[in-house]
Amino acid sequence: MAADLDRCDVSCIHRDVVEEVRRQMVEATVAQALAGLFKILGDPTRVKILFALLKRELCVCDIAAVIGASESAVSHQLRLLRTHKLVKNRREGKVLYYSLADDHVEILFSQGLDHVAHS
Amino acid sequence: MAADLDRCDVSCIHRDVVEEVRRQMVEATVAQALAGLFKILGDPTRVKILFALLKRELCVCDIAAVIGASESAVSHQLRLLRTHKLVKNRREGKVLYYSLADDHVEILFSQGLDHVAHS
DNA sequence: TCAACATTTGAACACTTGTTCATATGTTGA
DNA sequence: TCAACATATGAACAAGTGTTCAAATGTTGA
Repeated sequence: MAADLDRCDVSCIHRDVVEEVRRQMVEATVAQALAGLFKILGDPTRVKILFALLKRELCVCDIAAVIGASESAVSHQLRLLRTHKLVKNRREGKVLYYSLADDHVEILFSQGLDHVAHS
Repeated sequence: MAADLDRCDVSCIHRDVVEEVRRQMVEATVAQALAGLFKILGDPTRVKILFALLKRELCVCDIAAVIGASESAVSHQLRLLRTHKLVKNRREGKVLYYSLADDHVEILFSQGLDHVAHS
């Protein structure tokens, strides 16, 4: 057992600590998924879109007008947001109304704002 | 007043709604800052680092060993995390021990995990 | 069926980002 | 003072990202 730790003989450090923390570490796929979510939230255009949708349901054209971006750009970003289950849409005639998919965004934003305010 | 809304005459949409939401919109700089924070959290390596530090204080070398990355790569990322006040460090001889700067990361991660779990 | 409209899609481009490698700090014990 | 070590830094490169422009859907009222 524990035969796969042959490396790292030379340099530093606290073998036992590394072992312990490594055991408690989250799976790589989970870290990947979490980073994937934050990456989506890590763009000003998308943040503005979500902020707008935090206030109320909006169609693509309105979103574009509110945040000052082209409708194409907004549409591209909405697809990403939809893929990551951050927004959902509903059709009414030719118009697609977008809204937040759940309340995670609100909590994430409030925490995030709290952080940037105190830094 | 309201003289800067000359554009967008042609296309769609709900002028009043756009006006209303635009008034409630967050400043562009705030959206930028928030996106900046999430961008930092939007990388698997940095997520792993923060996950490790969630467990306990660690030195650069240990972090590298735990997450399986080079010490240089970890150092580069730690600088980013430090710049954004997500981690802090303390020196003990040659060794620099890093830890989380506050508890925002924990809450953000738990909300983020909750989202990816239900999507 | 058709024209008008809201939205989507694809390709292309400039731009950003994370890693690697080599080198530079800064600290320690001798 | 020096060598050994932990970490930081800079340049450079491949890979990823967001926007734009042009064209394609899909829906409606006439």
